[in-house]
Amino acid sequence: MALAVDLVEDSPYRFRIPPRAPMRVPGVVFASRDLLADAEQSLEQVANVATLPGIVGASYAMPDVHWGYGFPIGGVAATDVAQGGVVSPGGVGFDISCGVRLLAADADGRQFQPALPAVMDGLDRAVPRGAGPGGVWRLTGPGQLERILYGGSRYAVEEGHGEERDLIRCEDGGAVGDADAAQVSARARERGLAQVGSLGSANHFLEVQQVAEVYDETVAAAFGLFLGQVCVMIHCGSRGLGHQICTDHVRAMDRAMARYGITVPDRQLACTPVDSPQGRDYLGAMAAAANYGRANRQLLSHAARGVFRRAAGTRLSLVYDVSHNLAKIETHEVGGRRRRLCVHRKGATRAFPPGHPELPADVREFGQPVLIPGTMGTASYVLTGVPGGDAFFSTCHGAGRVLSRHRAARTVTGRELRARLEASGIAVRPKSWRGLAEETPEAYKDVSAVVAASEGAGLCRTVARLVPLGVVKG
DNA sequence: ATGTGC
Repeated sequence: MALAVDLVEDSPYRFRIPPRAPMRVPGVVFASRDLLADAEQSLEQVANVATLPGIVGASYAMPDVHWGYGFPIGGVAATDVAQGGVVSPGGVGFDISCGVRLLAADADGRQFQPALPAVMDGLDRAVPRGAGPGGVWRLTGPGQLERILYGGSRYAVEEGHGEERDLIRCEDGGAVGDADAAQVSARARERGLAQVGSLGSANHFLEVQQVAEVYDETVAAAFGLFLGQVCVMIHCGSRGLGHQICTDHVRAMDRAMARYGITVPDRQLACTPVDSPQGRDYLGAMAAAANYGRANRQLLSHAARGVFRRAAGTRLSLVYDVSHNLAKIETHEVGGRRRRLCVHRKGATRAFPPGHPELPADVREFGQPVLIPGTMGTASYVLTGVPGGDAFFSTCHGAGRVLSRHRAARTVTGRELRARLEASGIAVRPKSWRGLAEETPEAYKDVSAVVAASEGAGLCRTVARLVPLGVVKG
């Protein structure tokens, strides 16, 4: 049953949904009026999330909010573990640990341009993508998958697929420590086995980009970025493995929920207390998928490095790797007290402020790098976290879809879109024409407006804008 | 997002 939603503008870029039973906290939506056009369904989802047991602060929505499974995409919700706070797989999403990695080349666009076609052809061959099986790693046995589930990109680097800096500049040092592979079903393992080091499809991509604008030179330099520089951005997740884990644990929680006296306004919000067998099982499986997602991005980085070295004589250094679909146990101050919270970020990026102890030492004083993938014809952004801590140090994650895949594919054919992009100087290596058409830039909100609203709401600060030179897609 | 459906 959906709740009717009132929206009160508290300040520019900040709207509030007053709590009405059974909401336990208000909804807080960071956006402009323009960005909220047609957002009614997702605002109902923000209100639904506010009913969850143990939720603290507010049910938050980022400026790229749109409708999702149970929780809106662009949603942030934290629950107090000691107060019966719940964890919900719908608050993470099907693509557990979907995230973005940015690598910076030791070359600028002018030097690099002659090598671009050969690099794109090399990436076309080296990057497994599209639906179904295929990955850069052919696993030697189930033991190796187990090591990925525990070791994440740390394991990939140990096996020679990366360098030490890759771990320093990756969220959680390349692996989360609380994975429990025993909670990853046989079916999830089977799906994951043949997809290690693959991009997937839909909005996932690998792009060669160029830094088109720098808004803060000091912070950009600390992150390893300069104007004109060539970069590689990778956006992908945990493929069929994460999807199956979500499916399995939603079912388990749906069955167990009544035992804890929990009722939710939407069955897709299935949840149990963090401190329950089902809650712990899900968080263990989710952490294993998080590690799989990092290993996935690490292996694709290594494949891209090989191509850049051979075709352009260029090195790639990791700027940062951050997930935007994850729940984390974090300590935050709420109502004057430090509390242990389960922070769900679904289509929302963690954005730790300057000085946060979990940040790598060489960027700590500048805040956490936040990576925002845009759409093919437009731009992507690098942001940084700011002091303040609203929404538990979180910000937006991307442009946000406005046209359905079906409607998008009716506006343009894949071949037309490639011709248009190539004419504007962007090389395109699609696997599927249909998949390319579904990702036409018109299908998305203006990523610049999303970033401006996020900064205007005090969630982050803009560091650099990147534009695509070449796109590799499923 | 996804062996694009339960």
